[in-house]
Amino acid sequence: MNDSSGAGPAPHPGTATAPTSAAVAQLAGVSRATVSYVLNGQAAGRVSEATQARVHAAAQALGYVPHAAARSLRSGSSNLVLITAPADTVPAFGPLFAAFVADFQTALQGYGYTGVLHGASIGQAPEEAARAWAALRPAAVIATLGTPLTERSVEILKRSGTSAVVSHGPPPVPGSHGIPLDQESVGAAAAEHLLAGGRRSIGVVVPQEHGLQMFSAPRLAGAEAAAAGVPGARVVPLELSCTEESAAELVARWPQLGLDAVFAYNDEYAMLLMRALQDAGVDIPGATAVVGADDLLLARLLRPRLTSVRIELPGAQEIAALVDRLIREPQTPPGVHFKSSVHVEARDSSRTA
Amino acid sequence: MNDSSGAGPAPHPGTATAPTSAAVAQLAGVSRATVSYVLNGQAAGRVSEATQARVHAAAQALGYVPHAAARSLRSGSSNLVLITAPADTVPAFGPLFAAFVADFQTALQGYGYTGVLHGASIGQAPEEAARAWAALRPAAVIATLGTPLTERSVEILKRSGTSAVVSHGPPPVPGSHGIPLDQESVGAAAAEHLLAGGRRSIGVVVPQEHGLQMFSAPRLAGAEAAAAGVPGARVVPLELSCTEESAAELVARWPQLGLDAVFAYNDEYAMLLMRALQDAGVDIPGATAVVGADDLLLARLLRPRLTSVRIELPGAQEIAALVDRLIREPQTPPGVHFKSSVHVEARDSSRTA
DNA sequence: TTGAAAGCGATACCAC
DNA sequence: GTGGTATCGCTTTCAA
Repeated sequence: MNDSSGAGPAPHPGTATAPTSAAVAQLAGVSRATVSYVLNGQAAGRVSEATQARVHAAAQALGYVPHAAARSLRSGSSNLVLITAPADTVPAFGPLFAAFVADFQTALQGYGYTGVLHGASIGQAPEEAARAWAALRPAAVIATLGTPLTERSVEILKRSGTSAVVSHGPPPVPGSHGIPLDQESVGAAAAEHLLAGGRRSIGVVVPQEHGLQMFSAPRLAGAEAAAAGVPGARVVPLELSCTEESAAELVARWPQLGLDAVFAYNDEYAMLLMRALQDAGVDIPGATAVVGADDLLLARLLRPRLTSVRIELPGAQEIAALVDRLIREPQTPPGVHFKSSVHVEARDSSRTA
Repeated sequence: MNDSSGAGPAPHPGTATAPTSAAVAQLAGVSRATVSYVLNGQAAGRVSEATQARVHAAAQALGYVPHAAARSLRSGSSNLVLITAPADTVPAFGPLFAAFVADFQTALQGYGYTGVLHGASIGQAPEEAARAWAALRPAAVIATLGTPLTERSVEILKRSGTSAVVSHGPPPVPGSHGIPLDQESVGAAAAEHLLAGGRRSIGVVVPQEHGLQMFSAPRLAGAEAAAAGVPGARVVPLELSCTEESAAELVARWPQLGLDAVFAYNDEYAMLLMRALQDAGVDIPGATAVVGADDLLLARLLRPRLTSVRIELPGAQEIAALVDRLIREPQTPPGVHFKSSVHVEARDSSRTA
């Protein structure tokens, strides 16, 4: 039972006996308090240099790793930052999101936080997911990609001590902070570009992939709003799945749709649609102009080169800085932070005749 | 100080006072022990139905969420499963990896674990990263995408109680379990396919992107091994970055390379290279056959359609089942699990004349 | 300069 | 059927 009564370290490396600060203290011949001071840099002027060296040596020898749970239990706050995303939509997002997560985690680490990505499982109620997050007592939760987030979710998190809840994308739920992704502007920019080129019948691709509605709907709305200001302009929603069959089906109806332009949601859908259109003999951009979004390398590799709407997102560094501020000053009133701006990278696929 | 002395819940929702099991007990008029039994389903035959109902009601009213850190401190084991990946390479991986993570997290949840993705920051020493993971006392660590993992890292994790360390991709470090991704086979399959088509001078793209060497090296080695068995066959490594400039530079040297085939690492590099080759007037597959890998939708959208090597990976479900077994039976001797198989999806880009 | 000891929140043994 | 209570590993105040 008393496995900590023996002074020796585990004889067989690999034995699952996590060394505690008590073990370090014993090996160094000091008290646990001293170990804590030394290992947390609070030893200045309290513990002698010689003792500090002994403690460090003992910790090293034992391979001591502090127990994050115990630490945060005692200190009352964790350094965990949860980045949440609806599990089913993560794969549908491209390298942009992956890069964001990677950069964000790195930036958070610079502030002393541990950022982890926690996918909300399919079919899980928002509140259920919120409880799972709250159980970890994170310092902050960043809900990306339209993570289902209700007012009740935010309350659960806040009540369990999460100081910052930031939603990245959809309009912020009351009580949470928001970082807009400005989907309307993307649709609007695409439509405006096409309208400026003289196009009047604009199809807007609405991906049928689960979880993308949260992004496609505002993009469509933005395009519709832009078209509303131009006499004779119309916008037609086009349902499309990410398969060749779906694209072929859509293109089969192309003549009767009477479109002279299409905003294809993003570069990947644009590629899919362009291929189907070209296979059907539709001239791009002559008969139909095509615009994508995200401005991936892909866009420049297509022929004709793909016009693409690029979103200038707030960088991971800036969001990390915001999160740090929100954690240290929890009184900061919830609101919307940053502005994102959009640029249209005009290329051949939407060239005016 | 005594914030738990009052029986009433926090008057202002949003006040950061996490309700504890003591608060639930007080509201329900029972002891903390009873609360624990009821909320963990250990109440069968111990606590009356009426009491259970009162406890549940109280927990509901307070929005009580158990403190995972306290629980795992007491129980000695957490239900956390860490999925690690080198932060700088995550964006370079496509939807396949994102889908794996999403599925894996969902599968883990089915076993009662909380799976989170934890990117190892750039420039962090393997042991430093291992200590950060160990601090969380995870039940298991899945090191994906060639996460730097040393024997010492594994020891750190094992000593701090992690029962399973699984490396997903590179050959397993002693003490850890391995799930092969079989990169050699991918390169070998591509080369064999090209050799069977009569090609003899095979270029193999080696991406210069940081972190991809761990995958490109064995793919190259596999191709070289396959070529070694065929008289007159040769393999030429081709360094390439994921930019148009780099591709143009490579293609400028194409004539003097004298290649009649190229294995382009994956579909995305293949697209980049094919575009550059076509722009330079190189006939595909006439002059040069091209083979990609991953068999993305992309491959079918290119013209000529891209031949692609598809890897049948062990599914997220199966790996989750393995992890669960390893956690419950930590004595399972480390070894290599599953086999991956490769298929060549032959299309126009490598058609024999 | 160092150590003893009180708790953070949850669990489970053992007594009532 | 229920309730005290010791305990997990760590931090930090206070005393020596």
